[in-house]
Amino acid sequence: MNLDQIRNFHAVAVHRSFTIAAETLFRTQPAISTQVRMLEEELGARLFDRIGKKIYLTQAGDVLFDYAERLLNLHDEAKLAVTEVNTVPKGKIQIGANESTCLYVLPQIFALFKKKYPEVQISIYRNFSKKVLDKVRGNQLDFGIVTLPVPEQELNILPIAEDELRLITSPDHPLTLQTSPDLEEVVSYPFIFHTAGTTRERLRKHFGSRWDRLHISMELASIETIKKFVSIGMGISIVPKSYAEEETRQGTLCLLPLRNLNLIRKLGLIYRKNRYLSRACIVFLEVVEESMRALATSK
Amino acid sequence: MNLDQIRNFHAVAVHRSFTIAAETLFRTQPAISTQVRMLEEELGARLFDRIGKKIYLTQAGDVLFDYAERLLNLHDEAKLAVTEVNTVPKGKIQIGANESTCLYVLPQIFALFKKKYPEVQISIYRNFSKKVLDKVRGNQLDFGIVTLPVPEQELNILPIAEDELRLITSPDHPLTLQTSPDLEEVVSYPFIFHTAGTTRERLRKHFGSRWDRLHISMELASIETIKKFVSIGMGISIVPKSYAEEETRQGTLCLLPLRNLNLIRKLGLIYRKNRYLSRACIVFLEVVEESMRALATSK
DNA sequence: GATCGGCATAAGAAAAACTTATGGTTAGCG
DNA sequence: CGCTAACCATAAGTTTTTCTTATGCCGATC
Repeated sequence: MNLDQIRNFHAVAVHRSFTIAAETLFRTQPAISTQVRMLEEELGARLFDRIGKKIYLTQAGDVLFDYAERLLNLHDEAKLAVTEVNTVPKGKIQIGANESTCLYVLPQIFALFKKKYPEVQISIYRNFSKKVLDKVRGNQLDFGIVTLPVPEQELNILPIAEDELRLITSPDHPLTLQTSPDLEEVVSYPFIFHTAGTTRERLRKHFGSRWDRLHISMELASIETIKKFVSIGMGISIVPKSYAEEETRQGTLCLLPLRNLNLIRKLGLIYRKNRYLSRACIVFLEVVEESMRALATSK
Repeated sequence: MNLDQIRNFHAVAVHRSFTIAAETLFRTQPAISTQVRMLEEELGARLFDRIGKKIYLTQAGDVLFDYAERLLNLHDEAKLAVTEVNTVPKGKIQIGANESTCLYVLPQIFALFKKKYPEVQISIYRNFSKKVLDKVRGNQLDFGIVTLPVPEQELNILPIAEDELRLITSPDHPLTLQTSPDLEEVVSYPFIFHTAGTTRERLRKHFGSRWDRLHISMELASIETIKKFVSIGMGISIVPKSYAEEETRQGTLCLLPLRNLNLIRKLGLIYRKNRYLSRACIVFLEVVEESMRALATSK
């Protein structure tokens, strides 16, 4: 009993005729006869009374008729629903990103995206780049935004932002007297660092032997708190430039380039290769690229 | 997209493996692969992400999965429902009968039937034998109970009762002085007749030329009213014996055999030949035969 | 880096379903 | 009352579909 047989049966029942049913289904009459007979044999019940020229549904046929309509409708609905998945973007996109990205990068992109595709739900997984990377690899996330570089295997990488790392201090800090302090000078002041993360690891490498002389007064888990403590003079820190622009304008923080440190932090959007992209995912990529172009021209 | 493909897809989704799905469906793995691919092509959407060894449902696959479950369940239910129609008798039986049969024959049969098969609904169409016959021929009734004989073409006929036609009078009627009045004597008294029907036609033939001399004082549509009017002396009538036995016992009517009239009214159960009989219909026939045997032995 | 497990693909075989041809039955009509 | 047309069932043969077997490819695992 497959859908085709059910469709045949249904047509015969509706038209009360094998011949007409055959026409509507673009088959010959024997094809319909045989299929209906096979259905009857399988179910062990006659479905039609063939009395002379007239055809009547038996009790069993009557029961099946209702089910046939339900099955055919459900089938149509299923087909429609599945094909619609990839035409009108909807559903859910799962994106992983670290905290600072969530705060400074994603909002603009999401605003644009939501405006264009309000039916798509965005779910954000916030964690360090490394965790995000794992989840993208494990297919638990559709996209990840991580600090580059990243091992390329099995991943598509789309650079989306780069930011110079700069020193932040309180407005009245001694270092603000210089326009571009030296690494050597900097290490003598108490530092506030992120507890973990890619950027911290990179800085450690750049500081080299100076790292051991570094006085880390605090370790905090969030950029926002770091900035707060820096602004009240508890220490200095190094963060991506754009993360502190607002505060610099307001005068609560000071942003200084470091003379012999030219670290650029690059952010990239990553997603698995060979992965089937839903329409929602495809349009998300389009929006990301679009907002990058917008940013490039505005600069 | 037929049910088989949906079943394949569902199995793969459940086991997250083409190979295991193939085993559970007693197919080989390539068979499953091809079917799923064809489904994907038909729907224009990938259903699975094949990443390395792991398999994930895409968004479209996820949508289809729900529908697949509903479709498969509905299909199972349909199969069950149809096959059950003919195992546990239920549904409706439509029976046509004339008024007197409804009153004197059917109740006993129905009581027995309902006791055995409470799930079967009985619907009664009450009308003259001729109308009943037409409806049985036209397949609008499952069974008919009519006065025999009946043209046999296309019909199965099962005699179920026979009854002698007798004269009924009021208890104080002059005819009651005789044990078996003659037709000649009878015609001189006012008659009450049924408005129409097979029995009336047969009587007309038997009365022959006497019919014209007959004084019909009333024509009534129902046996019950006829009996009432006979009992209060408004006229005499001729009815099947068993229809007046109760009143005779109570002394409200007198039942007299007619000397030169030996009319037997036979009742028969009829149903179309070549007609598919539902289980309900089959067991109804059984019950009728059973109750006939019971009646035969009790006599 | 060799091997195993698992999916895709190709080719050939088996099964299913369709078409054409035909026969039987019924309803309609002269 | 017989003829004809309409309609369904069945048979035979062909086409289409869907299996299976064989094999290749790729990623995971040791």
